[in-house]
Amino acid sequence: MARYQAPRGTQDVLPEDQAYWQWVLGLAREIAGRYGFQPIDVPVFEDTEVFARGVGTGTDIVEKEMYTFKDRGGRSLTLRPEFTAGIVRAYIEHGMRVRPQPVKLYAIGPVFRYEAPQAGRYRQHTQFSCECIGEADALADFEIMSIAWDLYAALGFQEVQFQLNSIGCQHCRPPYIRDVLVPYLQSRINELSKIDVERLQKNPLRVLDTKEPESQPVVAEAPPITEHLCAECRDHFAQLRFYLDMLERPYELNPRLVRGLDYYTKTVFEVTAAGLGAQNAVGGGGRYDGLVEVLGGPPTPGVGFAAGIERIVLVLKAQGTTPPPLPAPRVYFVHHGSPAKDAAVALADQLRHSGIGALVAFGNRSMKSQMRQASKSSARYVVIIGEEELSRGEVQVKDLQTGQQVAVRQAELVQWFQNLFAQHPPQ
RNA sequence: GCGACCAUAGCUCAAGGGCAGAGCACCUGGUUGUGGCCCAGGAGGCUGUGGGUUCGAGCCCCACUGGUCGCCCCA
Repeated sequence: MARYQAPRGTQDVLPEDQAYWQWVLGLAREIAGRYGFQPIDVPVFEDTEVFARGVGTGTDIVEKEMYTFKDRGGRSLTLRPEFTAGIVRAYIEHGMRVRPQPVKLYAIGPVFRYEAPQAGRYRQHTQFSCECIGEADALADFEIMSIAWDLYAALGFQEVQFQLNSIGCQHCRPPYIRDVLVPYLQSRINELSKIDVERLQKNPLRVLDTKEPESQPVVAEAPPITEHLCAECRDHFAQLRFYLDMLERPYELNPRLVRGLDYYTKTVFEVTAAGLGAQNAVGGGGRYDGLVEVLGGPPTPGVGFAAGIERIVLVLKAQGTTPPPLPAPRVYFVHHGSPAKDAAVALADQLRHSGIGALVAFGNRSMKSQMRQASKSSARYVVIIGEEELSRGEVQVKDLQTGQQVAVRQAELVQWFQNLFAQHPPQ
């Protein structure tokens, strides 16, 4: 048993899994780029206040999931539990409101939440996060959702489901909660589970997406917020749905979808996929028109979404989807005798500097041993050099797949492989 | 934070309270300089950690740590 292990809830992504990651991240960058989103990197930790205020003090994240620590200067810092707050902080700090609006940004990197690990849930996971800041148009909401859509489609996801809701704004949500939802829930409080009675006190909206079986009948008949939106929110929601319908992006209206972050306004959505177990969300997001102001900027609308890369990879594996292989050397040098080894080293050097990956057998093991290594490597072609080849200025090139072997002039080897690979690109 | 199950070689798993093993993977060899299949050999373990019961514990008991899966919540 290894003495040291990766900390609880963290994991190593081993070379054999990297093809999945490179594929997903490459597609994410490419798709975000098509919508005009630019990459940004923000610190892995921020002033604790950025998240406490930005994510919201009533949220699970802030209440019990943050990795908070004091540095040697006594500052309270927190490992980012999500990207949005940090990106908005950067938007404000760098005066991005003077840039052409909206500012479209995306980030990829680790985020941290102190939770009990579970299938698809880790203390460190990787998010792809897109933020469109400075635009109130429902078209921005559509573009954000569309990026998510395009990504999952490009990955060949079979059973994706978009759940959509609008939770109103600071004008229509409080009256709804105060005058409609709470009175209704109070009227049937004896039918609610214990947890939901508590929730009713702390955060009534969250009762709506409860999974408590006993509370279901009450929640199912609850007056949906979407029927109590103000005119602006109603129009915005209708406009977003118009775009989704026009471009045939299937989604399901879920009047009980409420997300756990305080900053959401109007649009909220969550994407789920099959093959994940209990934690089946592969992405989610929404509009956050109040967030920039909360973090000290001018009133500025914004909308964004985040996808969890680990969960995406889990779905790909559950579906049996294999990513395109990573490039790997296709040539392996086998040698016999010290001068031949030197020649192999020099020839491999030439190949590599011509853009062709090459491996050279280490040590001076038997050719059988070297050949075994070659066949276990990524290489399909073995270049064999011994005394005979050396004296003739040649090498033998063996195709491991067909078993065929031909002599090639050493001086022509680079050109020979270039021709071969031009006709037979990898995979 | 709560609950359930689990922990033996790199991986997948055996071992009725009495000598810790197999398959796969890894390394070496099977006569002159050629892989896969096959054969032989090798290496690899304080049985997660610490206590307890017992003449004797991988096995029974307790605690801890970690893993897995749920609850909560989320990506």
